[in-house]
Amino acid sequence: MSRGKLNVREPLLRRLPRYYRYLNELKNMEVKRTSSLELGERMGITSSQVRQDFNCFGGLGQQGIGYEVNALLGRIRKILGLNSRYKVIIAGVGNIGHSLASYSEAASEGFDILALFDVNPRLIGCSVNGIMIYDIDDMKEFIREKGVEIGIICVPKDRAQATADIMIEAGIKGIWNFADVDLYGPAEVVIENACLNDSLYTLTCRMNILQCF
Amino acid sequence: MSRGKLNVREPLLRRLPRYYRYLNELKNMEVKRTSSLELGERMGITSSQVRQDFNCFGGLGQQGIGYEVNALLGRIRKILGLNSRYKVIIAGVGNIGHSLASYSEAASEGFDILALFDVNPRLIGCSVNGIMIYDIDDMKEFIREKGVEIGIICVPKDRAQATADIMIEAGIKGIWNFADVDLYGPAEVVIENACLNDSLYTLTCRMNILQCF
DNA sequence: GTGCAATTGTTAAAACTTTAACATTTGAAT
DNA sequence: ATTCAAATGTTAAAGTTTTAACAATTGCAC
Repeated sequence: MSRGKLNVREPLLRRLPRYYRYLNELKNMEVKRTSSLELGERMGITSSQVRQDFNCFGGLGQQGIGYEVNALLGRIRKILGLNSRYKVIIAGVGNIGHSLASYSEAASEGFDILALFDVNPRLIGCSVNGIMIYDIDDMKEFIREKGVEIGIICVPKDRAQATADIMIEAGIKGIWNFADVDLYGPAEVVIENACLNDSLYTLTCRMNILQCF
Repeated sequence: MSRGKLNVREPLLRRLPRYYRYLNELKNMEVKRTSSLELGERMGITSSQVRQDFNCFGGLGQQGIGYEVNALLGRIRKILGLNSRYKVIIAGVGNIGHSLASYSEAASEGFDILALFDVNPRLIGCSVNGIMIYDIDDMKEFIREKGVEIGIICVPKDRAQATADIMIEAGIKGIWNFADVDLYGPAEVVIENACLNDSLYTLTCRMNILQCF
């Protein structure tokens, strides 16, 4: 039964992974059932918001009772797309690329990092965490052949858009970008800019404002 | 002349680092002057929003002319708190902690990473990128003595809040958290949760929704 | 089995954010 | 000198998001 395009707006989209985390926490505490009030209090949001949010997906709870942790978790897991496995590659084996490749929990969460790519001839042929590093010139073909879905961009910012363009041409579905620029692509390719500097500057900005600008 | 607390709301706060980036780009292209229209087009927002945003800081442009790139950049730099230097430490020398310590651009941007801390006896005494790793039990005293302002949390999630609490007790001003949990503290301590998983799940969620849920 | 407390789904109001509109200012062309 | 085009600052409208309110539903106590 195929329904229309889900209307998940930006603020809700940012809350969804948090719901997922807090529900996992409850699950680990072996809590079977929760309420919009409890969940909201834990997360620092109103119960109204929790109910409103869950209603976007069409009533995940039961009136008078609350929400079943497991069922809700499963539902949100699915909405987040975490029921599928993803074929992933990383472009750029600098600090951050290396670090993401070493993050071995990734696979257990459904993200299979198939290969790393770099321009540096000294790196090509080596491996990180058991994952081979290939010449970035071979990336396009690799994506096509293996049907890679997610590309992680960890190249220097002046190479980032070009790298993204290659991924897009090769038919990638999503790009997770760690370079210090915004990347652009066609609407059917999802791009998430995870610019770490922006996050840090947000911190200093708030520190600065607190000291009564 | 001390003014009242600047009213920078969340959406603007998230745009500020982007303005900073795009203005730096213009500066590097040796563009001397820009307009809300040009800047907005580059950033994919309306000129109205650009003007509205800058007006929060009291008119950074000149009517009929536009905005001087250098002056505007300097002003935003200051608002972001990037005119100060910051004493920084990193707790947890795993993948991400290691990677952030190796990011040598940090120092040139005003962030001096003074020390790393970990529980692992094998790591204590080693150094990364010239920065020593100390026993995490010594962290509190270190923060107090050196007047550390920013703490970066890269410890496992089940240790994250405890680590934050120690930092807060020691008088830290801001916490940049990479652990997979939200951290909480008193209002006067700024906490920025840079949960990478959340960002990734946002990506998969959008990929999932595009495929007509 | 009735009433009560708990809790959702849903509707309405309030708050916030973005966009549009326009008066005002500036510099350049004639 | 006047006019015009290009811009900002600012006010108002539109749109979005959050919060509040409440009817409907459930389970439990009596």
